[in-house]
Amino acid sequence: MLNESVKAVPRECGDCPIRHRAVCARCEADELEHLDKIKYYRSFEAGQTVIWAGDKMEFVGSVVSGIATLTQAMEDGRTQMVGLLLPSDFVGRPGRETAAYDVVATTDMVMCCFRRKPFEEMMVVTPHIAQRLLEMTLDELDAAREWMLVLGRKTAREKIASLLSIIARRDASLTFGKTTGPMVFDLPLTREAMADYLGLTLETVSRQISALRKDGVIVLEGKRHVTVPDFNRLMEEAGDDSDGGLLA
Amino acid sequence: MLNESVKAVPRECGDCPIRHRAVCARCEADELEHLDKIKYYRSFEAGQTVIWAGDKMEFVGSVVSGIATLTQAMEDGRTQMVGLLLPSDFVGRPGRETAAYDVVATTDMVMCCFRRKPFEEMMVVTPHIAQRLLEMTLDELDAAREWMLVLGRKTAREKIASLLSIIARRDASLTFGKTTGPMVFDLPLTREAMADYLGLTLETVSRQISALRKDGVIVLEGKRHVTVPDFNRLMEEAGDDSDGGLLA
DNA sequence: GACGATCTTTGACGCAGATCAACCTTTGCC
DNA sequence: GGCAAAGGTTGATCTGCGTCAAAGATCGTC
Repeated sequence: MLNESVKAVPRECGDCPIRHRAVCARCEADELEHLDKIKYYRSFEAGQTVIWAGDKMEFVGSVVSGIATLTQAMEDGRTQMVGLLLPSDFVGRPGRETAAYDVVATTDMVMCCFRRKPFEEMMVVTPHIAQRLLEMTLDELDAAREWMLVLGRKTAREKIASLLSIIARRDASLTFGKTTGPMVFDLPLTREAMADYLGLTLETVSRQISALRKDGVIVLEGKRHVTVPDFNRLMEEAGDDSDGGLLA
Repeated sequence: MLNESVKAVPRECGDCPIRHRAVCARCEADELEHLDKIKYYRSFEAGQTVIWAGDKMEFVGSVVSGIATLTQAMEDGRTQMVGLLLPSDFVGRPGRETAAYDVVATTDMVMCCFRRKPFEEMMVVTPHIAQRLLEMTLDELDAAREWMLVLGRKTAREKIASLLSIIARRDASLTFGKTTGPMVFDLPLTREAMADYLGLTLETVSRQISALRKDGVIVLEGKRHVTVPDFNRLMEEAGDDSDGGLLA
């Protein structure tokens, strides 16, 4: 079962699950055809490192399925996750030679890759790609700034609640519609990875999850399967106002 | 002296101090001429709020001189600075109706503003602007991620050292050349604003600055004027490797 | 079915940084 | 010159989270 995920790779952009959300979202048929010529798929197993910080970037690309993390490290070993890459998210920076962060697949993952040079050349003559990439980058910047508030000012309990609400919300946007009733999802991260995301230790993560469970904010089956009976309650615990979000 | 800064507003793009680093950096003469028609200058006094989060964004623009901050707030009053805007930095997000963050001038400041709609229209037909904005946004994203490491994993002392090294480095890039000898600059932020940037309290900021002074890492004249006798030492205190930086 | 590896939980303890409080310095205003 | 406001420093105390440690749960392998 090692290569379970490797077999089910899409071949046609038409079938692609991220066709309308990835960097290619705005492309016309002819542009897509051009992209199709320089693209190739790569599969990664859970735990596998996609790119090491400082390595030469031979390609950029989109996450098609699965989840990856962007992590920054200090020399003494402390690490901070700085991005969580979900299906349709873009990996790599056009114009940059070397990777700035470690990219690690936390689940089995499939990427749609483009060799960097041809992609950069295509970007110059294809405004639809550059426009979409700008839009995605601005969204990522907003997410990063939201996360700075979490890291800088929230308590451990609020941090956990914030992460859960983000995962829940995103999961809901994939399993789309269905805003009613309890939300149910699986945590795609280990306690350690959550700690890494939140600037905490894994022990604190574990304790706070236990506390939220004890207080009925979440229901756990096993260690990863989460049910949120009342999403507004979770939002309150996260320190976010339950009425309207920050962004449109 | 209230309006000291208001008088010295540039009028011509040719004289503009940020001409080659702002969002207009790549524009040709004719594009610049077009931009010139929709631009206007605004001055702000130190302490003045430029935009409130949630307000309608009538304009976008570039910081010409002075410094502004981007701040995010929770309902209970906790705040986190999420951006420090220096000359040439861009304010606002094309395509977004309302401001996501508070923007406050921390020094007297001049902005080169464009009404949002005409600017957005111009962006569509002027790849040079969109390209430059993408580049700038990617840089900001990198800076935000760097800051996530600071917020999530560094100690109070390391946080202060990190902020000082960032300010010192930036100041050096303006007072350009001159990599030798001690670095000298003025802190553009109050202790409170530094605390806000670093996810600390102002008391902790004050104590750590005192400690760095006592240990000879920095020399203070008054409360704002800083001399860094040995920049590598400061980098070590920041937890960054003194040899090469992370980014090219 | 015993064993090791990986992930997780829980407890005991200590410390970095928050909180609360007092006081100093500088600046502008009457 | 006196006074208030804003910014800054320093001390005493408290506490949330990190650190260290032990042990439980799950899973794959021999």
